Amino acid sequence: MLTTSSDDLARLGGTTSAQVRKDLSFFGSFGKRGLGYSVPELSSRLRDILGLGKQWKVCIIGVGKIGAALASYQGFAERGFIVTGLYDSDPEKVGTKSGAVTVRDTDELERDVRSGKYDVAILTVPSENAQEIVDLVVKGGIQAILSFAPTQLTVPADVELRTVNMAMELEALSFALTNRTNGR
Amino acid sequence: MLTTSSDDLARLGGTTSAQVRKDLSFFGSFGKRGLGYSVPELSSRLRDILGLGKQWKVCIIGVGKIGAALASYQGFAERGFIVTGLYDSDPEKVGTKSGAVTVRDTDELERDVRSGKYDVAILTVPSENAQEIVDLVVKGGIQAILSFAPTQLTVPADVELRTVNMAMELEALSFALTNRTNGR
DNA sequence: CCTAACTTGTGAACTAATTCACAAGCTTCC
DNA sequence: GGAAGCTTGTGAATTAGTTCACAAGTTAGG
Repeated sequence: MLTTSSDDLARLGGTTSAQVRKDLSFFGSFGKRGLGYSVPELSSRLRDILGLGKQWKVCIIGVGKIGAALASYQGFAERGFIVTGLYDSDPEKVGTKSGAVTVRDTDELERDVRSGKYDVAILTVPSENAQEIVDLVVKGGIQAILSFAPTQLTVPADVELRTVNMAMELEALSFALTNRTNGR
Repeated sequence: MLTTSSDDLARLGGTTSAQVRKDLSFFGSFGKRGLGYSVPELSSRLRDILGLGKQWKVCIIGVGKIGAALASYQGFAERGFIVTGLYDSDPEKVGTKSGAVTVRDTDELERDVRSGKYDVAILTVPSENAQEIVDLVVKGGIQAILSFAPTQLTVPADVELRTVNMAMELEALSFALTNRTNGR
């Protein structure tokens, strides 16, 4: 039978075997002592835990460079995130197509969210406009937001917000480069 | 005099005032009791600490959708990251221009890094090729790597590696959506 | 069946991070 | 100049997270 051990997983994930076991044990105990974890079972259990079998309706708000790149990103579909809407406030962009999806006007966004078209909103708008868009989709009843705007956003507790902050990564790199002990 | 308090900063940053003070105190004590922090001084000190006044020579490796979007990202220059090189292994792309920068062949990468052309490498290649490119630029003597490949990478301790992992963000979102207590 | 070799799951020990709470210092105002 | 009102900086207390270490369970081989 195909199995793997917490030690294998730790090496792959860049962590320790104790960490792997503690983390997994949070969701139950699906390993076998002396043997390890059944790969198919572990895989299936993790899929269930992460909800990767489900499908989520997603809109991307802001069809700039990053928004456009994301619109064709395969990783979304692979994880059940189906991009069914694109929005932009620029009249030049409204009506154009990206893949099979037509760009709609941001004016229609709140109504569309309210009508249940989307579970998740992906934000690729300038920082200045980010909070107002957030308020809009929250008002419409969105469940989760993934933001790429490098700014602190506020949402009610029942809305899941995650931020990918490139600017912060760059500043962390800059800090590390500036303060490295060895001069290489 | 224009000042701000740890309490203000905490509210802006979504944290607590004690946290702000502890963090800042790590680098010295540049606030005034009873008054707070001088905004210009704090700003300048943070710029110094983060090394935002310095300049870093950067190459982007992998000119796909994300790589191309990043090539024209303003945030790099704002933080002193000057993109002076683009690389791709696809002969179709080699020789084309993105902005003022011409795409070069990945074959030339190690040599170019070795010659001191770059301090930082930004990786936007498929996961399968990520580690081999990492090994290449490390061999050439790169100082830091920012990777967008959703895979665990290994570098020597003296190379700074940061990873932006979109796939992980999506899985975290999926998990949160699946396991949310309130059904909305 | 028994021993040797593994590996999990998990309390206990330890380490790291956050929060508390307050003395000390600065400013303002009377 | 003295009292009142702020706010920092930081030890101490608390909370969170990681690692240790080992009993208990499993497999393999004689």
